Amino acid sequence: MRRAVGNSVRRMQTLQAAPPTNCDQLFGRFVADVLPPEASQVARLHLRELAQPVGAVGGEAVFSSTTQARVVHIARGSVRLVAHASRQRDQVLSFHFAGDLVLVPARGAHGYTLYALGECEMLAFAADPLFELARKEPGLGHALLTRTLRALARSREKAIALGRKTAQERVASFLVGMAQRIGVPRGEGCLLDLPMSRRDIADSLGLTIETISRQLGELRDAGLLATSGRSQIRLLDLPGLEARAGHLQAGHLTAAR
Amino acid sequence: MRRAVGNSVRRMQTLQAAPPTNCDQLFGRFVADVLPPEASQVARLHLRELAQPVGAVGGEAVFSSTTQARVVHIARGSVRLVAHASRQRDQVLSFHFAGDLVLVPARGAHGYTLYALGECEMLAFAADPLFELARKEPGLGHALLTRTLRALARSREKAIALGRKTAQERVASFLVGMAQRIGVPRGEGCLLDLPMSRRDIADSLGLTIETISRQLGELRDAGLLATSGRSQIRLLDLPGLEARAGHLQAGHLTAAR
DNA sequence: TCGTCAATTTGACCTGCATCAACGAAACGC
DNA sequence: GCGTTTCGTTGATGCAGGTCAAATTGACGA
Repeated sequence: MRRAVGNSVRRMQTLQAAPPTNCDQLFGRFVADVLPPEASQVARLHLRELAQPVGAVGGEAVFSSTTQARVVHIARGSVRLVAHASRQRDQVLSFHFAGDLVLVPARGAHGYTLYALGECEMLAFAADPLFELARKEPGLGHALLTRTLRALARSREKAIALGRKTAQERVASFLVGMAQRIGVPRGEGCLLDLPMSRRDIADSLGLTIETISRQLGELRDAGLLATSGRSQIRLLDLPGLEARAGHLQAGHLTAAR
Repeated sequence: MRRAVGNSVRRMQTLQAAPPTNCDQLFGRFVADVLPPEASQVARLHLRELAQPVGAVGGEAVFSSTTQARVVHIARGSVRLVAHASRQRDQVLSFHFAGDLVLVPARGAHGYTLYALGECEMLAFAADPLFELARKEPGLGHALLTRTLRALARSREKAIALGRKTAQERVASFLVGMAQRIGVPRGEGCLLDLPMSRRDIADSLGLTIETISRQLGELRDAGLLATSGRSQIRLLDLPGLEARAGHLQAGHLTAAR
């Protein structure tokens, strides 16, 4: 119930028909990002027809799952994909940043919503016609397959963390993963400016905001990171974090003795 | 450490160069299962060269992740894909049955192993040349994309369960999911013959074997299922299980009031 | 600069599931 | 059919992380 309040505060208006600011620009970015150069002109035109520009401000629900799945290209900003379990328990399935492609599934056993983290510009496609087009256009198909494989790999990593890692390992894994995706190398370590709140992190790691806060505190006390403000974290010792992330070190075959 | 013992008992020999029993038959089944009829003959021949027949007996490690990913088609039997976190904590990422396609990822932050559950016949491909071939052969690409999307959907469902569900909800979800995949309708309910052990279920749901046992006991006491022997479970009340699975019922928008 | 309010941190306590420890029951070889 | 072994069940106990309840901090508008 507390969470429902939190969500309403984040302005839940579904503003899907956002003013198409610069549709051509968005489409150009999508093509440059996703489509291989050898793609046919007819595919480009077809894609152009399917594309739907979307804008959103911070906290806003961009898409909720319906009977049809959607594929969304993030041109600017970042988003979180959330699954709704019953009784107000949300699970963040993934975070995505500029250049990423997100699949918002159709509603099934659970509902899904894509939320903006901060101001966003996106290009959305209905999934079915997009996949149908990919069937005729190998370059597009390959791009979609590659992106989907990456999403699968991330989802599996998440399953490992949620199923078999301690709170500290989850937080350390999260930080290492974010460092790879949006970290800015800075001296020894790396500077992170997290676009998501503690609640988002908690819902992503299957923990509570209190636990996130305590674990960050422990890592700070251990000298592995420094925080400043609510969103800035400086990672001081990436190898140290990696060691606390419960990752495989060296060869695991040797571990089997 | 206990788990390491369990694994060694399951005969850990990696018998990747299994005697090719009936390679043509395996390949035929793969083609019928995965490849659309319009696929070109040259693609078929190329695929045939890439294909590697594999057999395995119960508990055996079929593939362990190396620097290259593999795609495995299950012709007969069933398998589990396991990720190894540090310190003997295994997470079962997925179960697969005859007709399924499994991606065994390259080793990254974690190691992965595909284990046979009972006797198996499979056809394996190195992932990179397979994806490269898919780039030229849209039918194959589309088939791989479809399968990968299904794997992603299942992986996300698992993340929801692991992140935000109670032990009972996880077990109920598991049973409902297995009923859909390998259940045999029988009168009111459904008959399940589970090829995996309690440990496999526990490692899949992020729980312990004791908790699995207790939850199955509760569901039995509640009249939702009946067990006989170690692997047979009769689901007596699928809607009742669904209700305990923490799934979305009716519309979730109404729940937002 | 100050006031307001949501986000975060911190502390005290509690609980669901893990852990530890027997015990019972299938499967399997002989 | 019988012993052996592994798998599964049941019970007692402990703890990581959840829940509840205040502080405290930071962001932001006036």
